Amino acid sequence: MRVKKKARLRTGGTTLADVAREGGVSQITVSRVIRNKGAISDEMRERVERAIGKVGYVPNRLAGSLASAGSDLIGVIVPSLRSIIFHHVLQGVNDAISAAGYRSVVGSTDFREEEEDRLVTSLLSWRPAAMIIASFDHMEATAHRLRASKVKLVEITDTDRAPIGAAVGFSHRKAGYETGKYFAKRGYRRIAYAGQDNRKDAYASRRYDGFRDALNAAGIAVVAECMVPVPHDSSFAGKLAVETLLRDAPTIDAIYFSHDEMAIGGYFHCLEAGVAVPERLALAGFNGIDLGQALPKPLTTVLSDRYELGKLAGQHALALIDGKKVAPVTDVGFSLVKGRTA
Amino acid sequence: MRVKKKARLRTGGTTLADVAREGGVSQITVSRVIRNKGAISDEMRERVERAIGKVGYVPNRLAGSLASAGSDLIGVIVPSLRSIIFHHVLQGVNDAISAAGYRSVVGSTDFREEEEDRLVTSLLSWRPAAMIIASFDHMEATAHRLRASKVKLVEITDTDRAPIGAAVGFSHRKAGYETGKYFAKRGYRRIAYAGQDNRKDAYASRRYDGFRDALNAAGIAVVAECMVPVPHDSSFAGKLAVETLLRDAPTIDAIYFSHDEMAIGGYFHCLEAGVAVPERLALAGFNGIDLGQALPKPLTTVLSDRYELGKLAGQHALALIDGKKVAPVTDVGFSLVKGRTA
DNA sequence: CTGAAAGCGCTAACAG
DNA sequence: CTGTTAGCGCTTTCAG
Repeated sequence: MRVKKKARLRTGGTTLADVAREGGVSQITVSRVIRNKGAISDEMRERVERAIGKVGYVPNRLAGSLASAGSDLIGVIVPSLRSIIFHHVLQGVNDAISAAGYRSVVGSTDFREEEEDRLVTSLLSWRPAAMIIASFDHMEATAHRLRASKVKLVEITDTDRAPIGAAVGFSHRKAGYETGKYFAKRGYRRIAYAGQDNRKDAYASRRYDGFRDALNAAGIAVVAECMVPVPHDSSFAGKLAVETLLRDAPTIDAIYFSHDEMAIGGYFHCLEAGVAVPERLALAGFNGIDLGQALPKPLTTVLSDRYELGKLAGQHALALIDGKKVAPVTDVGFSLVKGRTA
Repeated sequence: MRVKKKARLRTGGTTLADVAREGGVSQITVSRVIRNKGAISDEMRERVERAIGKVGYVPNRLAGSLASAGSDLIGVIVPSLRSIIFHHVLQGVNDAISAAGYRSVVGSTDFREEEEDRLVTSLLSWRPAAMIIASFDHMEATAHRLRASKVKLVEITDTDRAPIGAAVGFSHRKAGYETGKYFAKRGYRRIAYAGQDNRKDAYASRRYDGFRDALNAAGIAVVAECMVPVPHDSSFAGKLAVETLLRDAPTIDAIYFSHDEMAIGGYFHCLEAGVAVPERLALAGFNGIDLGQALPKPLTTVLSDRYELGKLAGQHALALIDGKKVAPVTDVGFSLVKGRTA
C-alpha cells in the first residue's frame, strides 16, 4: 500500500516540472537550457524556451544552489556605507562580478569587530561563492571562522597586515609617511593633526603613525592635535578643528587632516576667517575626493582609487572561484597629489 | 537488492545530521534550537548547543530557505552607488533590516531600465522575502514581472508616480517648484539651469519641470540652459557650467543646478572668478549634502533625508513580510533650505 | 516536549 | 543529444 504523500506548502511559483510538462521534455533538459550547459539540439532549446515563456517560469536559485553545492552570491562586508568612500568600492565590486552573474550580499559593520563577526557568520550561512571583506583587522574568532569555512576570501585592507585570504590595498602608514615627508620638505615646522575619533578608524590612525614617523625622521614633532567627536559631520568637524587649533596653538603653520572632508571643511574656515592658505596655514588631507580637487585651490592629498580597488577585489574573487591563484598581497599603491593648499 | 547510492558532492561543511549525531538527538531538535522555535527543554538545548560548538556547525540557509519556502534575503536595487546619494539609502535599509536578521542583496542599474529588468529577474530567483527598488520608472516587462512574482515590494520613488508596491519618497516636481517659487520671490528674473545629462536621471528632469512651472506661474522664463555631459565629474561640471553660462548669457542673475555637487562646483568657480554670490549671481542646488552646508556661505538647496528614507523603506518591507498593511504612498516630504547663496 | 519521514526544487551522476 | 534517479541539507507535517 502506498503511503499518502504529506502535503507541503509550495513556494507558489511555477517549477521546472511545470515547464517540462508544458514542453513535453524532461526536467533536466529544461535545466540544461536555462543554464546553457551541455549539448542541446536547437529544436529542444526552442521548445523549452517557448514553454518557459508560456508558464512564466522564474528559476529558484535556492534549490539550484543547494543541489550544486554552491551559490552565485558573493558576501561583501564594508565598515560603513555612510562615508564617502566605501560605496565606490562596492560599485567596483558589483561592476566586476555582475557580468559573470554573481550578486553581492552586503553588510556594514560600522567599524565594529563584533558586528563584523556576526556578519561573517550570517553571510557564510548563504554558502557564498566568495567573500570580500574591507576591514583593517579581524577578531580572532572571525579569522578562525573564515579559515575554517574555506571560503574564497579577498580582503581589502592595509597591505602592512598579514591577511587571511588574498589581500588588495595599500599601506596607510606609507601614505601618511609620504605626506609627512612632503610637509617636512616644504619647510613646515609647527605642524598639527586633526582627526575624528581614531579608535574606530584604524586606517586613519595608521596614517597618523606614518605621518609622525616621517616628521620624526626630519626632527620635527607634531605640536598640536585636535580630535573631534564622531557625531559631528566631517566637514563641520574640519571647521571646528581649525578654529580650535588656531586658538589653542596659534603658531602652527600646517595641519594634516585624517581625511579630505575634514580638510575641505578646514579650508572653508580659512576662507571665512581670512586665513591665507597655504602661506599662513598649509592643509592636507587624504582620499583624493573629487570636491577637494574642485576647490579654488586644489587640495593637497593622497589619492587612492577606491573604485578600481573594489573592481580588482571583485576580479580576484572571480579568479579564486575559477580555481586560479592570485597574489597573496596586491599593493595598488596611492599617489601624493600636490595641490595648492600645502 | 539495494541499489547503490549515487555519490554526490557535498558542500564540505558539517550538517545538522552531524550535530544531531554528536549530541545524540534528532535533527529536528537541533533545528528547533537553532531557530529558537517550538518548545525545547533546557537540557536538550544545552546538549545541542554543546554539540554545535564541538563540530563547528554553520547552518545552511540555502537548504533552510528551500525547505521553508522563503529566504531572509531582501533584494535592493538602486540606480547608482557612485553618486553621493544612494549609499545613504542603502545604509538606512541595512540598519532597518539587519537587526531582524535580514540581509540585502544589492544591485545597481546605472539608471538603465533594461539593467533594472535584468536585476529584478535575477534577484527574484533568490526568492527574497521582499524587494526594495529605488527607481523613477520601470519597463512594462519589469512591472509585470514584479506583479506576477507577488513579492513584497517597496518602491523608493517619486510620489507623483503610480507605484506597483508600497511607495516611499517625495515629489521631485514639487521640490523643483518650491525652488522656482523661492527664486521668483527673491526677485531673480534672468534665470538659468545647469544639469548633467537628464535623459538618465528622470528625478532631475522632474525637478526641472517643477522649477519651470513655478517660474512660468510668476511670468518668468528660463533664459539659458547648460547641460554638461555625464563623463565629467559633478563638481567640475558645475564649474564648467557657470563659466559657460556667464560667457554665453552674461546677464543671468541666478542658476538652478540639478544637484548640490554641481552647485558647489559652481560656487567655487564664482570664488575664483570673483563673482559675488548671491549679489551678482544666485545659486541653488538639490539634496542638502553636508559639504554644501559647510561652505563659507551655506548653499540654498532642498534637503531630503535619504538615510531616513532608506530606513523607512526597510521598515515597510519588514511590515509587509509580517503580513501587515502599509500605506500605498508615504510622502516623506523635503525642506527648502534657505542658505546664503540665493 | 521529541522524533520519523517526506519533500522543498533543483542538478550531478550515470545511463542510453 | 536526452532521460532517470538519487540526493543537496533543511523544515514541515504528523505522530507520539
